[in-house]
Amino acid sequence: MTDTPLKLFNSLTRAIEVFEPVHEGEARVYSCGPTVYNYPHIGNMRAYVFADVLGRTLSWKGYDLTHIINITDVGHLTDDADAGEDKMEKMAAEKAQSIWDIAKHYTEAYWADVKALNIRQPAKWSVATDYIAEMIEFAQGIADKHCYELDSGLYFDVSTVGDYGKLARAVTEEGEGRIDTVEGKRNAADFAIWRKTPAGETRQMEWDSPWGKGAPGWHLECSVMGEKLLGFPFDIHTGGIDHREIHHPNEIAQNQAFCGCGSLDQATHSGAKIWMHNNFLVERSGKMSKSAGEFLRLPLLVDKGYSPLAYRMMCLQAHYRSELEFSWEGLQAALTRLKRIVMAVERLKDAPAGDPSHQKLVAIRAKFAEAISDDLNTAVALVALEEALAVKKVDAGVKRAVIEEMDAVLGLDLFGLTRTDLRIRPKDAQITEAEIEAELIRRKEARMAKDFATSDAIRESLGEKGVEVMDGDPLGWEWKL
RNA sequence: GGCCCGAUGGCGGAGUGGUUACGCAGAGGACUGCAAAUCCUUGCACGCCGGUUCGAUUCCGGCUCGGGCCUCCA
Repeated sequence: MTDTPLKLFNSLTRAIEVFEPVHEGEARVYSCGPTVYNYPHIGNMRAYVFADVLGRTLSWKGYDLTHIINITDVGHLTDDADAGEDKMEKMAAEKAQSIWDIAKHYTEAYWADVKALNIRQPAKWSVATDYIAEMIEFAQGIADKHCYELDSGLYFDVSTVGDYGKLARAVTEEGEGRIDTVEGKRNAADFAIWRKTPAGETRQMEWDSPWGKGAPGWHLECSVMGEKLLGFPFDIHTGGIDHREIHHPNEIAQNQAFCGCGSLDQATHSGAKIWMHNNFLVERSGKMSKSAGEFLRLPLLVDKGYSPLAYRMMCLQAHYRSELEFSWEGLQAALTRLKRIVMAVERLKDAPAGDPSHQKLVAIRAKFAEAISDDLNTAVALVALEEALAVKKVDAGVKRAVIEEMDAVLGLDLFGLTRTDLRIRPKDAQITEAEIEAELIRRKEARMAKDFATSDAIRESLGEKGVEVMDGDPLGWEWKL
């Protein structure tokens, strides 16, 4: 089942490539994580569902996976790449809280979402501020050949490395000049390696460095943590598609400088062999936004009654490189699909796992393996899973083994989830569950007595309160969405 | 202004040079006192105009529309 070679789309070459590990039998993956200055919205979480499926796939293929996800708690600016406020500092000022408390609070909110989505824990969550000394060391190593100092900080000269911007496929040398550039920069695309704290100011987060008190530029942390924790070159670097244009090209430039490679003739000179980017979750009303309207956070979906795994299902139904449209109808469709799968899986739970290599399932398992191996085509893999569930006249234990194998990759927690877990639980319900149960007992008595007028009246009255009575379902009743 | 991407049935969303995606919704059936839930069956598509080809939803060009990035962003 796992013999099919794993093919992945490399953004750097814009081509599908066969995955060949740098270190025999190992897979080392670095994923750009969140900046913890605010809650993650569901669009943000798509990136981690994607990285999780990638990691699960590598494990399923038998590689010993080392996955790193970073937590950015310093260094991102609000506006201009070099002169704006620090996002973290800004939020701290608004909330009148310590910047460290802000980071802790939002990191924990992010981790809660990670857990709810059944995203596996990485080998390490690397926190940017734990690597300041290493960042300074890294910067010192490349400063002479590749950097120059201005009043505002230490800048990277992008003309000192070959193929700058190859990943972005866009040389941003010209542009319209819509952004005020920092005076003295040699190239428009030059970026800060170290941002000096302006004279007379004090920041909550600042460190001493050879270039004065200040904070690291926002690209530095990923180069440093990737190198320290995984070693150059490592196998795969992931991130949202937005990183493909600025953050990752800059990270690559730093990595080239670090390893002394002039050009990107070999992908390994970029620090990672393969660069992968997930596309956005979009909303037809506009872009997924943290400022406008309803802030689509995972807990909001839960409050409306949706299981977080329904969101994961929604992500899995689309290819990670395609934009995915978010809508409540779409989420409901995913929930219904997941519910039907879970109900079918519940019928397999009592059977001890059998041998998955049953001939009736060979073709379906091959279909699954090919789909996943084809640049993580989870949409088709999901169909294979449903087909496996629908196969007739096969021992439940065999099916169980096959489904477990598939779910190890998809991560829907099919054997942990129950029909009850997927019960819609709206926060704004008009009636308590105990009251519903009491009404249902009354209705049952009426039905026993063949008093259908009463029993139907009870059903109708519950219906008005948003409760659907389902006699043939193990749940007995359900909230209506 | 520059760079890039997309356009598939009611909605979401795969994929392919010449038979099917699939899911949700809809329709029909089974079950049910009746419903619902569940199960079975099923209708519905490939933006527009050219070109290449025996044949194009799939390849090429143009057009229209939509989106992204160029400033922090998954």
